[in-house]
Amino acid sequence: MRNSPFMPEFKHAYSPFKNHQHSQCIHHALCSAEKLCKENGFRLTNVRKRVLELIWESHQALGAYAILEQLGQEGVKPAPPTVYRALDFLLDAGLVHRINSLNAYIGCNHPKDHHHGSYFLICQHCRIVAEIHDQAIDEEISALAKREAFIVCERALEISGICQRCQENGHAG
Amino acid sequence: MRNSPFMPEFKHAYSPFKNHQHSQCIHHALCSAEKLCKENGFRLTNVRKRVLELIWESHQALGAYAILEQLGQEGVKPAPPTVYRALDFLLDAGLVHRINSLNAYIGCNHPKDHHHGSYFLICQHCRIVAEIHDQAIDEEISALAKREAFIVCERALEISGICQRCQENGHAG
DNA sequence: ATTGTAATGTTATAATATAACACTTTATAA
DNA sequence: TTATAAAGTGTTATATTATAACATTACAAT
Ligand SMILES: [Zn+2]
Ligand SMILES: [Zn+2]
Ligand SMILES: [Zn+2]
Ligand SMILES: [Zn+2]
Repeated sequence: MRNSPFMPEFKHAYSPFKNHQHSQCIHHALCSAEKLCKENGFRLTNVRKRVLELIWESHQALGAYAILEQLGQEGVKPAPPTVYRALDFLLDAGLVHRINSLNAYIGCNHPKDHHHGSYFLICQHCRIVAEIHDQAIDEEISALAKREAFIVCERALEISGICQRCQENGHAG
Repeated sequence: MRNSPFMPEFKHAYSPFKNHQHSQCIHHALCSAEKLCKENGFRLTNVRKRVLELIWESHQALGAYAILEQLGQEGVKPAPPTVYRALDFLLDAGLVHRINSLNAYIGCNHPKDHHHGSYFLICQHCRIVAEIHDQAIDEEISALAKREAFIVCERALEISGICQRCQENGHAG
């Protein structure tokens, strides 16, 4: 599916640092979110869906209070708990990730198979966050945990630096 | 030095999950901090040293306001900026690390060679944090970054789970 | 002693997140 | 269909983490 010839637009959907059809990308994200919720009996209510849309509007991590501002500009501005509850739902459903080093949230590009960790490349200049899946790192982490007799529940790898596009635009390190 | 027969107590100083002579461990940490500061012309003032000592009193990550409380119990309680400035100094000097997923701080067990990343095993039960150095993970991260043409500035890998001792005490996941 | 710099004290406030309780909507099932 | 329970949302207040701004003090180097 991911590499299906019927969906060539999504070829780079998982590499936001490269050019991609973002309207397609966000549409795809929202559709698969709806699908996932329907399949699992999760209720993707209006607030939750709107928060997810706002998060997907760019590939930059979005803070809870930025989301609040956005919601405020399209009607009545809700109180913080509204946004945090929506975020909690989306996190639980695996539809968004929290970037701890930024106190901010990013859409998940694989809202299904959370078998192992996902890792993040964070551009310090343009603030775009790319979610990466890397089996080699998965395995090294597992090996490390095994050596230490440590049972792994969560992995959070946040790699900060400069993305290719920003390097090309002269923002190298 | 690290494996010197004259200091067998430090054999496990870098694995707080295993039993170790913690009085030796903390003493060693403070001594090498003093040494590092002297060598580099950093000023390890009273506040800074006391904050570092408090952080090293356990291998659990300590929050800034917990540090404030402790300082308050041994004299006049300072205001937050005092602690945050001490923490900034210690972070810059490489003497402590910030654990993003906990908003808390932990002593660095190798305050010198920050050539590559350090990674953290965080026990969700006892809250002890172990700093790990793993060349294989370093290399996989470098390989990943190279594939994505990403210039790495900082790496933060925080692995949460259950440590061996807590497993043995029946707190397994 | 003088002077510039680094460190600390102090007050106020920003930014992020949650507790507690009332109310409304939705689902379920007599 | 209406009663009922559960889930979701609104609202107010507050907790937690962190920083801005400016005054004062300690220190180092002339
Ligand atoms: Zn996109
Ligand atoms: Zn960039
Ligand atoms: Zn110790
Ligand atoms: Zn433990």
